[in-house]
Amino acid sequence: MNVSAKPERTRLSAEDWEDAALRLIADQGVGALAVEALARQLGVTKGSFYWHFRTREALLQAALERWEQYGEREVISQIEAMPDPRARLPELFRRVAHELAPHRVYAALLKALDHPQVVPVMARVSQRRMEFLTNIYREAGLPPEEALNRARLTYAAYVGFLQLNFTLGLPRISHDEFDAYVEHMIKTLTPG
Amino acid sequence: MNVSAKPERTRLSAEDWEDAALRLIADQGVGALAVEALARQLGVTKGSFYWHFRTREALLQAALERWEQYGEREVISQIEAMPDPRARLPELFRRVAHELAPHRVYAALLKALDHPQVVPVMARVSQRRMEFLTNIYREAGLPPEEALNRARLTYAAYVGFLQLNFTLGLPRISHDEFDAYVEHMIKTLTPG
DNA sequence: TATCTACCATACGCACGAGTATGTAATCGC
DNA sequence: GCGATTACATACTCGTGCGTATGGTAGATA
Repeated sequence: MNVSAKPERTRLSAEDWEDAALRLIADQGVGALAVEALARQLGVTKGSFYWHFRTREALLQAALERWEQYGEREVISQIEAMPDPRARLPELFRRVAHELAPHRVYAALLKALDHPQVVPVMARVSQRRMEFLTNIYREAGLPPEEALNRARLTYAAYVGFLQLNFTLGLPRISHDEFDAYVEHMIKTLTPG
Repeated sequence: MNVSAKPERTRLSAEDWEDAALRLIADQGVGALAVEALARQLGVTKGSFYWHFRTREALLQAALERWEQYGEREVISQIEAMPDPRARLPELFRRVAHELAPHRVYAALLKALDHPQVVPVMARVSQRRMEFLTNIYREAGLPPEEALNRARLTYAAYVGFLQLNFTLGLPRISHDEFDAYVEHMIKTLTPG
């Protein structure tokens, strides 16, 4: 990912456009993704865009696939590297709870599931994450059937939390209250 | 709500437009709500629409408020009428799990949270439901703080489930598997 | 240094959906 | 049964955002 801001005045690549698109999506949602708006934000005009992409749809597709590939590899590998399986779940919970930034794109895509292009991407990403969760629960000692259901429940709670908090700003919750909520989640959803 | 289909050829009221709008939202999402499309579906033209409503925005607003008021009063009152507080939660879970139709509008609005008009409505509805859930948990014996957190968790799981299943079609789950999942939810989230 | 190509600007066309202007048929109060 | 109001049709305007056509410029290449 290109971390640089706007004041850079070199020439742009397709990846620059995709990154900018993802930033705009995270900030204002998929509906705000318009080529002229993006071009203004990058300090160029449409002429540039249509050299790199055939259509707006193509940009969205490329940006989504880039996001999907870039993924969350670090988190998964770091969690799986932990020696004690029982310790993985609390660590995972606390981690996603306190690193909300990486989830902003996912949250933005969640509230844009009426756009047909995002549905398959979200389906794949969510599926992979749920399989990862299922494995963790099995390694923590749950029988296969129960591990699967618990993973479904946990991931649904994650998705719902993003919607209720990020988007609806609900409930109005303080920092301490939030920590208490996370601990409650761990106590309720973690076996043993 | 007017249950009648299209072949009726009487004159329309504002409520008819609102009901049709809600049906269209449930079927194709908020983004598909266009006045000419709605008019076609009702067998009339735009001229009719702009007699009943000043703008498209006004129709959406009216439809949302209508949905909010119409609400889920029956479910809440029926549950609260149950004598044994401990029996309410399992009953509530099984009920919402097997009556998915009334949740279609809610699910459609969930994937349209990038439309500014739906956010406050969804915030109010979700807030009220969570307060209802919190009460149930308290009456089931949980201390206030824990009841609140458990309600947050449960409602987040509900919201996430709608997104993952209705919209993403994920996970591909059979009828029996689904029943098992519901029972797992009850066992995990119900105190005692 | 000539030119070639990648990158971008400018100026259009075009479709689509919201909203307006105005005429007309049906229905109600009396 | 007659004017007034309600409900709708028809035919426009207009803004917005996508895509296209075409010409320009800076850096690489030879």
